[in-house]
Amino acid sequence: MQDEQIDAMAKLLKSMSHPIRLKILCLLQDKELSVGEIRAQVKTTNANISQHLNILRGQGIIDFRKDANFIYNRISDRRILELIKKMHNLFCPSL
Amino acid sequence: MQDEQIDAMAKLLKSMSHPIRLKILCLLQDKELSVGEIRAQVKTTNANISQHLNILRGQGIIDFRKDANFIYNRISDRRILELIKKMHNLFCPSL
DNA sequence: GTTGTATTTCATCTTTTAATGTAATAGTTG
DNA sequence: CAACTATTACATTAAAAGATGAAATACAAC
Repeated sequence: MQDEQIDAMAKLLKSMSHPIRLKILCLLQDKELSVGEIRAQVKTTNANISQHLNILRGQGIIDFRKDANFIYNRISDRRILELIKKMHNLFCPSL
Repeated sequence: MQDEQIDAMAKLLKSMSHPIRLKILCLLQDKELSVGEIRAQVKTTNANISQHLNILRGQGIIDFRKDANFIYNRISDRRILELIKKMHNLFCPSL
């Protein structure tokens, strides 16, 4: 890996390496969820969720669609799904 | 994944998500290296390298052996090797 | 248009992380 | 033991990330 790729990869990992964001990604593994549905599972404020979602969006990890006044989020990069799956296999093989 | 596992995983990812630390891990993929050898490839100070190594050690990602006044570092967790390999495949398939 | 719900933006504060320089430690060689 | 090399520890500073609360936006329903 060249330095530029390492930097990009580090940035990607960093965006995944916050407990709230990692949890959001896990929740979004198999379905899309609105902000409110996410907040119900992640114990923090709406504003905080929103900020974390923005980080994931900025990184291109997730995107969203609007429906009425709900915003449904989903993982937009298949590689992230694979990476999460791999981490799961490696570090939580029993589940 | 339960919350505790998510927290642990996030912590692990965080320790890998700094460009210098990720580069160190890449360098250590196939061989052990002394602090000086690492510093030669990562452009920063000795003290800084040392601090980053400490973070990786604290996380149990790498360990080291002493020989004379050199300290040789290596990746001690096979799962980290696999994870790096997977990231490589997913995000830099051309290399 | 007013009310209500969902989400975001903004500003601020706090906490954490990273970098830097210097001093200290450990080991080697003469 | 003096001089030297490699590495770490410590203290300080600088920078970035995270949380919080209040205000703003967007849409829907009445």
